[in-house]
Amino acid sequence: MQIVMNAPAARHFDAAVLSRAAVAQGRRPAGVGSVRTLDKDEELFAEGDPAVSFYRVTQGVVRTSKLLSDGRRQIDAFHFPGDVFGVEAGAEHRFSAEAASAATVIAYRRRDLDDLLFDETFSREVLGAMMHALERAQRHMLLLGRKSAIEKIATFLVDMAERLAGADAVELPMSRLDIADHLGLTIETVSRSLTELERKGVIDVPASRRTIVLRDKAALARLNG
Amino acid sequence: MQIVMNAPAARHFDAAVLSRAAVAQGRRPAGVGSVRTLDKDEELFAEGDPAVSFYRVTQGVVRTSKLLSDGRRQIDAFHFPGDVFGVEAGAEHRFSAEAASAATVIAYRRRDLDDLLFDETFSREVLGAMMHALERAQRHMLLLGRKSAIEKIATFLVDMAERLAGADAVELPMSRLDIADHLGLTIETVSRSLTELERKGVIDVPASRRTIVLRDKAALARLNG
DNA sequence: CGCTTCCTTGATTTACTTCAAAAAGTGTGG
DNA sequence: CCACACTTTTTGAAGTAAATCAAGGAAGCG
Repeated sequence: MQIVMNAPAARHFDAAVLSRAAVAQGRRPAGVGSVRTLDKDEELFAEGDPAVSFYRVTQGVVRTSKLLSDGRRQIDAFHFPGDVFGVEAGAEHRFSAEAASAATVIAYRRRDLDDLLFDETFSREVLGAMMHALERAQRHMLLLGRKSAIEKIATFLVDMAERLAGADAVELPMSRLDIADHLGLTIETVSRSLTELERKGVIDVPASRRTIVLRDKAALARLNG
Repeated sequence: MQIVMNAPAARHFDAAVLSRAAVAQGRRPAGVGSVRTLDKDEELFAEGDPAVSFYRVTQGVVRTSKLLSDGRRQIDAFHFPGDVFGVEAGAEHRFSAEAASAATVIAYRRRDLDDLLFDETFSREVLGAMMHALERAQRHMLLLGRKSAIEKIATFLVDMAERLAGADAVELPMSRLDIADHLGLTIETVSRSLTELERKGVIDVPASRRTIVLRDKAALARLNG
């Protein structure tokens, strides 16, 4: 993988490496980066790897997670096109990152914390990404610590609907296992909760089981706890 | 409460408002701030309040938390002397802050995200605090989502021992209810887990019940999951 | 198609909660 | 300093949400 240094002298950017999503949103990356394509479940980096780069998703979904010694997993976030992840204060990545679906990312060479602070070229977007990650983490702690299974699923669906900008149908790009490991549940409970919401008429889960039709968003919002 | 603006022209700092702890640790604040003393359970700010200031603890412990509509609470973090909290990207605080014990904080006037990015006077310490908060939040999600009650308590005790720098006895400054709401448990389960750890000989809980003696740190670490 | 993977459903178990009460600790005023 | 009231913590018994164990069905794929 080739990493292009984002030297101050090279503060233009190469349109070729920009995602359509980023362009569409009027965003620019923190510098010039290298494209990396990932198959489903392919690992981008592991917990403890040296944090050489940070990343922006351009296609597909990337999950970041932590493992317990016996294999229990917590997915702290799913990253969609436009999202920046993998920014670290220290020398190492504190979680692993894998493609939750086939995905493409752009890698940007990381800078030191000192550079981040005093280098004007450091994009507000990266700091924004960090604050956004913190905000989401704090909301997610409330979910993990205090919500019931149904409330977790309802919150998750509303969240996905917002992020995927789907009118009233969400095409979930990740497996039930990924959802379970994100919400602190088992796949069985995820499945049963979805069935229960369907029985109540709040959602509809057609054949493929990957698409969720949000029948009653108000009811879903009420179930958020 | 008086807030002193941290204008670039006033980049000295007033020793009078520095905590002994901060001085002892060779730290300096991000600027000049105003001291605020809090009684136990006194509120510093509520979720949704305009984020006028951010804070540094100088004495005691401050808890930051979020509530669900029916009152269920998740304490996302306890802040000890030296810790900075309440830094926000947006206009509002996203959680409330109260004193978990009698406490003193210094309030610093917040800046806008843009200022944070391009103002050289923005302390690396504040960015450091943010990254630290994110790191802790990510570890805490793993705890909330995937650890058992005993593992949660063991992790919490090891954590407190590190942060309070107590050799092998931790004087817990917060109530069982606070601990429960931090770990996603009930007070009864917290109490039972402590009793269980005591029965196993891993800890000792003398009379006052606020001090925990860590008898077997290795065993505790093993119980972290 | 047939094979594999993913998802759902059912039966049972269990970790944790809830409800209830006792015990211990802390504070206050006489 | 003690008695009384209040708060916090512990302990016990019963209930329950979600996990685990175990098949069965569907969907996707070569």
